Amino acid sequence: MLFVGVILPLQLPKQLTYSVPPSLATRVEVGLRVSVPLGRSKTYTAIVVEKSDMAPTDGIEYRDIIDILDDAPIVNSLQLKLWQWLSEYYICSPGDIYRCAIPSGLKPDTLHEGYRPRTQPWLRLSAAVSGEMGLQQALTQLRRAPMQQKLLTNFIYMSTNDWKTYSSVSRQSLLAAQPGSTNALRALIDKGYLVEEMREVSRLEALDADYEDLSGEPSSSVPLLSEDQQRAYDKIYELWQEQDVVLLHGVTSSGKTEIYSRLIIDTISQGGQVLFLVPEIALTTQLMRRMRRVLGSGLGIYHSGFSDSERVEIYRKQLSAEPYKVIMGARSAMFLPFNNLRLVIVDEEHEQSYRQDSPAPRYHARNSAIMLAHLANAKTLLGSATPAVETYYNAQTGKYGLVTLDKRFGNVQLPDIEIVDIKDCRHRKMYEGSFMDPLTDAIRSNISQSGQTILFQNRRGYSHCLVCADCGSTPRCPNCDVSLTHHRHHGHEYLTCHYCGYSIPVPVRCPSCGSTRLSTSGIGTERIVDEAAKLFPGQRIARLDTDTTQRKNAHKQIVEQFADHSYDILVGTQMVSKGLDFKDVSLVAVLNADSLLTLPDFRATERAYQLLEQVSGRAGRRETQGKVIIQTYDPAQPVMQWVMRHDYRAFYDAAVAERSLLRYPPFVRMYQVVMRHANRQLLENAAQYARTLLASQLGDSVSDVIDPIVPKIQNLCYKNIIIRLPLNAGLKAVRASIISSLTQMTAQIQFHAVNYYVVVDP
DNA sequence: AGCACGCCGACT
DNA sequence: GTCGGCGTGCTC
Repeated sequence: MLFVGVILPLQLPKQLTYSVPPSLATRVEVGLRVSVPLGRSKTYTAIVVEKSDMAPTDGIEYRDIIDILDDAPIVNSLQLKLWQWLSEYYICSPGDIYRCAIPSGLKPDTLHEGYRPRTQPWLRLSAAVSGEMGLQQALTQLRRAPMQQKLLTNFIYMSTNDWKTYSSVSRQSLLAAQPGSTNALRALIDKGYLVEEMREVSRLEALDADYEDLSGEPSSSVPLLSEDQQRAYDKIYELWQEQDVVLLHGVTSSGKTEIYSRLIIDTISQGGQVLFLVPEIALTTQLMRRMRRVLGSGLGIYHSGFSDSERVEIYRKQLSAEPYKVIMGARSAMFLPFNNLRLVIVDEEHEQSYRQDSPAPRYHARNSAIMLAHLANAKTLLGSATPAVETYYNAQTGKYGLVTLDKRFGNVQLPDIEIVDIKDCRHRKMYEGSFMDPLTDAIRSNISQSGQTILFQNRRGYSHCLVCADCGSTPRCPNCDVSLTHHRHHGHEYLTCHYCGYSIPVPVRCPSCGSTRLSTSGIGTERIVDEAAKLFPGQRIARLDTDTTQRKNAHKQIVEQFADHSYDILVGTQMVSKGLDFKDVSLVAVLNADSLLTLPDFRATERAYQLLEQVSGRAGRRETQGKVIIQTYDPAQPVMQWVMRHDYRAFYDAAVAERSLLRYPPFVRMYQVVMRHANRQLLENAAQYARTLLASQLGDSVSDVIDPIVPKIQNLCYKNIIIRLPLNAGLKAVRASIISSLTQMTAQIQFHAVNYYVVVDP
């Protein structure tokens, strides 16, 4: 009897074993999908990860697999190795990885149907008229129906190929060739000249068309490199001799893309495949079009904006005899199958969006991609203008190679950065709302030169919250431990919880003391739009934040409209800082830089520096020198100085000194244990209990029980425990200690219902 | 993830 | 007396 170990798309602690009926035994193979029964009435699509002739000796009555769904494996050994590593390293079940890695269309179950190919009506000549005589006759018969005659002629024209045979033509293309001929077509079908039949069609061509480069520039095969770029390119290969991972630290506009293109072309010309990861694909259409121009149809694009069926087709293409040579995509693209992966590029490697916070698997795509490349024996290139501290540290200590590009391509000038002291301006009454006079003047002068302006405000909504002037209280969410954010939308005002979506109209009286003296506190993007509209009448203002981009394509639309100058001013959150390249933006302003530094997070300074540096990169990327204005209450803050001088090194040195002193990554290995339960006291007790267990095994690496910034979300209370271990601590042992402590906690009857998860490298 | 089993409130 | 609320346990 044959047995298989399979992974199910469920959070099961381990794989399950099934028996294979003799009828299926010859076909079963690791990497194939099988459908298996589970429980009373469910069937799931599972992946075979193990095959054995030996019956397990544990006396369990194993159930048969129901069917085998593939002729060939859909998960290769490279992927399985990566899955294994991921589930061990990130402390999650193999089922979590499987669920995330494989498009759901490939895992049908009792409730969800599998992938369905798209079908479209196609037309062919009926058998009766396919001969030459028959055709002549048909056209003669149609002489009194000129529309039909013309349509049939068109059909013949479109379907004729070299051998005087007639292939099929899609209904869509035939009707496109002769608009308004729907009725004529109906008649031709009814009269039996044409036969309509459904055909399976690929969804990929339509997808590719979205990224076609419409600039009309001729496709240049190999981009020419400047002297500096050439030097960097040569150095990358030199370092790859010794090291698997190289960091390309290149300032904004230094031309990293051209280097990427060259490396990609080199790799595919040797028959290798490339994985090119980018942070948020919605924000990088410009980059994708450039790549498409260079790589043509060899480039596959993969991201969350695609439907599941589209993803299935890309996945299937990767399994076919002609996979894409290059896959460019967001973090999930690293789960696609590759048969000859030689190069992994992670662009903007410092970006937060490479991290998946929830649901499980909670993983970092940059680090996972490095592991993928390692398992495939491929090389990795990380690129950034503002590398993550961890990455740069690895480059400094020799774990990674380092290549620096510090000249801007084509002598694009760095923007002029001005730091504006909010306190001083307010003191001297030189301000209007959130706009200090120097900013207002700069915007006015920019307007007079028809330049575009980007205003960055790191908070959405109208104001942060409502405050009662009498009792000082603030309306809070009943489900979450946060104050409600004040929004103003099309005239009505309401208070919303950004965590659970709870929403109420703005109260007239303070809910706690009944006072009518309610004021607002803290400023969001909506209010900035209002203020800007008053200060700069006649200017067209757009807003880019999570509220305005919820609709599909809304983001793309706003960005494109701003790019073609349908707006003069763009107000937005983080979103405006990423990957956009607007040629007419000559002024970028950060309305309140201090809000970036207030988070109690060891990465706050790093994020603030990266964000300000990236924001500055948005200004004047072409001929003219751009201007950046940063408003702050504290101009003396080191971050402001680093940004002003574009001094990454000074930032890095300070960050490393601080992290070394306070024991943060890259000097320790960090784990965050998150525990949650509805009852705060019970949770507190459970967390204390777990902490004691953890500390007994891991000593003073274990923090106290910590309240997170938002201690309650959707009626669940949260507690954290942070573990910071020396880098040489054995991974396996640490993992085992954490799991055993938490299992032991859950084994206590009163803590049984306490839910937990572990975030590795938070 | 389901879908069972199991122990306490408002109904015939 | 039960019907059913959803809390928690197991699924090869």
